[in-house]
Amino acid sequence: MIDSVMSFATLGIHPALRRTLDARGYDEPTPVQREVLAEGLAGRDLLVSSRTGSGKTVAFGLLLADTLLGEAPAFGPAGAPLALVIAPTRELAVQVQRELSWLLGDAGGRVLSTVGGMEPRREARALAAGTHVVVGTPGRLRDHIDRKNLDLSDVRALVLDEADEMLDMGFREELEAILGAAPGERRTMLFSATLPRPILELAKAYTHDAARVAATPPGEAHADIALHGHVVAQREREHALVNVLRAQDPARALVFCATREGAHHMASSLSERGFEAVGIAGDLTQGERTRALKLLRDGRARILVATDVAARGLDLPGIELVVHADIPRDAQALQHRSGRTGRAGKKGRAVFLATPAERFKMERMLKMAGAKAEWLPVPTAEEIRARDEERLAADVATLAGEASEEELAAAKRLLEARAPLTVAAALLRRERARLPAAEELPETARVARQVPRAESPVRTKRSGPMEAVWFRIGIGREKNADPKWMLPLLCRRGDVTRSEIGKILIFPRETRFEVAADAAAAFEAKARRPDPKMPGVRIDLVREEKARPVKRPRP
DNA sequence: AAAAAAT
Repeated sequence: MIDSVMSFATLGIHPALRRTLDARGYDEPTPVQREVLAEGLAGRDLLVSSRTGSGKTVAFGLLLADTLLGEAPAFGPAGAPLALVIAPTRELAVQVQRELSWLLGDAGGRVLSTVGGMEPRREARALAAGTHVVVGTPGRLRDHIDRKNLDLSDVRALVLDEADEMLDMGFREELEAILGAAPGERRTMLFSATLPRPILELAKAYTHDAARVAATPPGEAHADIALHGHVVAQREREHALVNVLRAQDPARALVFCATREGAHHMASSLSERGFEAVGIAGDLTQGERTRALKLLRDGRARILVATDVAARGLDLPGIELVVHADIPRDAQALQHRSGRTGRAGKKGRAVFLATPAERFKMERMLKMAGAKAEWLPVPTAEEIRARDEERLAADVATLAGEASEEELAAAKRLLEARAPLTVAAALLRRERARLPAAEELPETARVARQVPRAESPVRTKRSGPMEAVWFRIGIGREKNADPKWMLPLLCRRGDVTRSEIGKILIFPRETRFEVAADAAAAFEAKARRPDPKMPGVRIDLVREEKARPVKRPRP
């Protein structure tokens, strides 16, 4: 009974797709796949969140089939695309294209990708030959539209993969240009593991009467990922990473750095120490980027050191460990980066390295992500050497019985020339040289012992409804300032707490928000000051005429 | 404060 309820067969999936899924060994839909196909949602715009590695691509692939095929037995002749999928990185777009291609291929569906770094003319030829679905990155998609290689007038379904990232300021302009080229009458579907509240608000501008699907219960986003934190001294971050990698000894690992330069530096440094590591970041050529992923996928590299270019969506099989060598920039990045492991029901581990100053920021992010982490000391060189020795002793025990006549004879000759202790010590040294050396961490040991400072004093929260003043704010978009970031920034600069900010409305080009009336005057004066850290940024803050009482959000 | 995305 349960089986029939859970199977793809009862979800009303097209027979051709059901056969395809069956052949691929997909016998049960994941929760997100089941939920988006619920009857009440047919034809609706959707805002879908579901944990990393939970099968979102197949979920929207099924939705696309549903929307485009209807009752038809198969896809008709390929022409201008009927559906468009937009993703934030090239590698992800290519991965999604591959996955949709196998999913829709048996039903006659054609899926093309258009991404930066590929030959534009080849893509243009493919588009001219016709397709049913296009998957692309914003810049290249817009390029094809401008050059009339891509006609979106037949588009009936649109998917924003990693939707919160796509609605980020950095993509906004291109996204709007692309959406403007597609008919308003269409089904729009937003997918991500993370859909923070401001993004859900913003999404209203891009959807019509969208239904919200939250497929992962809060607190279960990291259910399959064991999280550990280490407090490290800033100058020993690299050494701490070495010890973590040596202690955990993952078959495959992903290491995240905050900057491109940092990622390249760390990758070459790890390689020099004898780790099989490669780096990937946005400043590499597309060929180099593809090659780095390939090295990891086919096992010639065991460690991929990356910027957040690899944080989202990529399905890299067999990643046992994710290390946040630099802490993520927000709770969303924490979830996406960690989510490169522990996929499709498998278990994974994630570790972050934080300086004492970063520790609190990290704890805030963990709380926001609904994740729990245990703080542990970084594995010491001594512990790693002890473990190496144990493993060597175990190897010696197993190998001893397997020695051949010839090997025994060679051993005898070695022992005739030198004392047994000297021989064993020399061989031990050689054995150790095969592995990257563990590092001493004197400063880390010192800072980890220090009593943590208290977080900046929290102002007492007031309760009950407040008198509030509305403000409207816009920031020159050429500065890439995101409304998501503006409020925390203004809180800091305007010296108000979050509890003094009431309702927040985010629109594509401006953000409106309320500030408690008694804090408003001081806020206005302080928030307008030019910021030496942000030279040239024009903060366009307007006080609205009407103040009105609002309910204060529950703490 | 920072990464990505067009040539």
